[in-house]
Amino acid sequence: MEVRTRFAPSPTGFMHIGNLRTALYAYLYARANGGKFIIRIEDTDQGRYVEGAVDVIFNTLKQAGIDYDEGPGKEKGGYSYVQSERKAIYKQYAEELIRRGGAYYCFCKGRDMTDGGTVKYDKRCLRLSKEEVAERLARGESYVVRQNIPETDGVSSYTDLVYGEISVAYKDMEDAVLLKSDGMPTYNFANVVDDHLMGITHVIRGNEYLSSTPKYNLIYDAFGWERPQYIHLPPIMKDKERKLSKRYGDANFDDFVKKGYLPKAIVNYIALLGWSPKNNDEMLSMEDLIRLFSVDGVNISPAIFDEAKLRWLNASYIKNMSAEEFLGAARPFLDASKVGGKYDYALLAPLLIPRVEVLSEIPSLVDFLEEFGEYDLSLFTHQKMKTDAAVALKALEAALPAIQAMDGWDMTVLHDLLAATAESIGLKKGQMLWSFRIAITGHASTPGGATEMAALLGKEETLRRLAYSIARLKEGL
RNA sequence: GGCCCCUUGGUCAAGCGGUUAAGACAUCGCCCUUUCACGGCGGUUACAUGGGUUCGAAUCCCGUAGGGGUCACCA
Repeated sequence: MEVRTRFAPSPTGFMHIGNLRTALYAYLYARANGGKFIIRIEDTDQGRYVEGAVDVIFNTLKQAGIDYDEGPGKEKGGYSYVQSERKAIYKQYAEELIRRGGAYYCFCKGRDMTDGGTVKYDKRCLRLSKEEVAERLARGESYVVRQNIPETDGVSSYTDLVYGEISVAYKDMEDAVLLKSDGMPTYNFANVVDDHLMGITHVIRGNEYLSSTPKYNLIYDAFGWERPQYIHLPPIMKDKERKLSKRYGDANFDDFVKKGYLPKAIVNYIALLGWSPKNNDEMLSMEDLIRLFSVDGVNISPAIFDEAKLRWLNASYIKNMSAEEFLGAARPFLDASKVGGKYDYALLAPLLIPRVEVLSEIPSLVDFLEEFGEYDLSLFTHQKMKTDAAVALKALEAALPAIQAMDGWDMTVLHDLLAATAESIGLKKGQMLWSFRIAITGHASTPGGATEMAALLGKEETLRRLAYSIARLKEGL
């Protein structure tokens, strides 16, 4: 039988990392088994609907490289994949479930609360006579439909493909509302009906549904439908206690993209949170994931989101990029920095690629090209290079005229020139280059060596900064 | 509180009765190097806890502790 999985988000705002992972696993499971991946929008809560949220979901999936076979915009079965458009279907099935004894009309308004928590609904409307129900319905009284959990001592069990056998006793289940008084179904009902109607064979979702699944299975049973397989996923945590969630900020896919993480790296990382391949590989493309994904690699316990590891993966992806690919992704960040548009990006790219972990670091790495002056003279002191301000002054005063006399601006020539100058005044090449780099950048660490920085600055600016630094040194000594 | 579930280094994560308990990130040290990176090499760090079962337990069973989930006309 063909495997069919689905991702069924509620359009309530942004695409959370946890949801994305659920979508990814459902997608991978379908693809790994030659099956179909379906998207269904669960918007039965009119109060929670957020304008534009559906677009966010589709944009995110697209950026993440997750495509789908059926869903909004790709209707296949002659029906909608948006639950709010399926209202009539749920009503029809609710009525059938009532006929089959799996549910009943309920006219109760509130419920009794005690301070020990909620008490189970007492099923009082189940005892209503057929006549009374018909009469109240005819009168137009508002009602809900409740699931009728057996009153016997039984248990409902199922085997989750990740967690193994789960059993819950009937007495621990409640007669949940299936159809709300506004005619919309609840998740409890819409899910079962749609998963069945859409032929879903494997239900993949967060483990918050682990203990309510037996209840849903009772609905399948009452209808005489075949139950699907279940794959419940452990949560992604912010720390040991807290789930990664919107409440704690920055857990949305878009936020990570804005911060300069590559979609491929994000997808790769979250694939590894809660699952691992047999072969231990960590850099995995979508094709690799599809090839390697299997449910026995899915982990059972929560995983804490570790941004440091995401950074590492992101950096690895960047290192594998060509200069062109890198600039394609990095250009917006370069444009937004102080050097925006002013330097030869092609010269910057190879210097940045091994140094950038997250694209948003780019400005802090290159801004010194535009910002220069008033740096700390102690930067000239370097133990290992045997340099200090006095050595630097000597080196720079010899270098300045030599560079002025240079024809053109060739870095090989400059390098040799500096080396020769150093030798002529009894200094080591390293002493010259260290001093020179500090003098033209004013920074202890720069994205490249002395000549690379000089190349970026150009001859004129290099000479200007050199002259400035010599003056600073003189006044400092 | 009832019910369901979870527990290997700081983090991810192999492991499914016999291993010197993998690997990765992070961290520390060394090497490379005209800085910083990259890269290379090496080190530190783990089976929550108490009982069983067994010749033998990270692996099986029970309890304890800690944590999560759920108990809505939200999903």
